[in-house]
Amino acid sequence: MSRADNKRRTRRAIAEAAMTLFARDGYEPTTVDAIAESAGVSRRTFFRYFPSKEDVVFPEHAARVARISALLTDGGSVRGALEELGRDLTRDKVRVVAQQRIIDASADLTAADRVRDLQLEGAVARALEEEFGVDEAVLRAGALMGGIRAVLRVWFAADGGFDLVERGGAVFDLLGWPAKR
Amino acid sequence: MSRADNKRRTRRAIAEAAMTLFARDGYEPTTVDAIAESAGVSRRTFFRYFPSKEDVVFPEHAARVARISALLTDGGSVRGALEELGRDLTRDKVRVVAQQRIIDASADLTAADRVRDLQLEGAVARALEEEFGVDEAVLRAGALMGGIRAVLRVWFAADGGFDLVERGGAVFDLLGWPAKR
DNA sequence: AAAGAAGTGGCACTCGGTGCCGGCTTTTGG
DNA sequence: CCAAAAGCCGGCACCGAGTGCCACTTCTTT
Repeated sequence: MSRADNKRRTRRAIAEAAMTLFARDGYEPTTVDAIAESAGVSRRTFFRYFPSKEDVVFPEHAARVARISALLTDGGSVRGALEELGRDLTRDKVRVVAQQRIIDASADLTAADRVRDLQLEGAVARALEEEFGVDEAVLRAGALMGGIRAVLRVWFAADGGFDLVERGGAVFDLLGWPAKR
Repeated sequence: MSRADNKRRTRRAIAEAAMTLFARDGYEPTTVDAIAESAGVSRRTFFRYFPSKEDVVFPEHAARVARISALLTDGGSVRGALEELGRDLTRDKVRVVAQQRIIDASADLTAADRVRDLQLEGAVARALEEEFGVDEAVLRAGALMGGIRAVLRVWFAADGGFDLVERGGAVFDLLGWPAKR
């Protein structure tokens, strides 16, 4: 059995064990010891695969944010990038909604989640700098992402029961956002 | 010496020792043991005065948010309440900016800060429900507070070097917000 | 097949946070 | 004014997250 294969399997085993336990018992009550034991590895090894307990929950999420940020940095339109994010989330709807339920049940995870999307807001702001100047770009990015976050909260609460991209469009409309920007 | 006086003094001693050490060494590197020792109390007593290390940083902040939330719940206008918040922050500028510098240097504190102002966003959303219905109220509250947060970030970065209330007005303008609402 | 790299487990430690108990001081009321 | 009650404090022992270190095994490379 190749080393790389083994690592992939171990990683998946840990992540799945964790998500199962989180879903059953909640995030805080589930200890790293319990996850490690359930995945058949040592506590120490758990931390070799995931730098922290929080990171078990967010791996794809973090990758998604990074990808969209990169789109923006490479000169993609803000609206286009965020619509791409919406499609991305819609594709993965079931997993994403399940994860979000776990996140919402934990203050720690909620906090970590917000820190993560501040990155995205920063990328949006930088993308708008040229058109609006630094100060107004920051302000517009804040308002835009504030609205987007609100839409996401509603979407999660509704178990993804409506078209995310379309409803996200309402935020752009609210801000008088042209289609091309 | 009265018991109540003593408690007030101890509380202040802890808070001041903490802020001094935070400013000098940063938040995470400063241990609760160090704060307690510097304030002349035991570690256990520290936790009797502040439920967590984070709570040393936010006491007035939390009170402020609660006050503004109450204003909104009692039917005050959204714009009026947020302008009041702006004046409040301006009054306390020096302290507030110093605190924010500590918060920004710590991921944990940034996270905790955001959780706190989610409360405020919730209060704003409820205040807008009557006019817009639940869904759009959430969305508008999100965009508004996102913009406000962005303005605050800029204001902190500029050491409070411009008129916060006036600049906050730009967010309302961006959203086509009438003065009375 | 031997040398070397990589993965793993275990130990011991730090730090934030909590329950509990025992001792000291302030307050209260007879 | 003095004793009992109430409140405050320190200390101890514990938990869970996270980290550095070392020894052992297992896969890889030559």
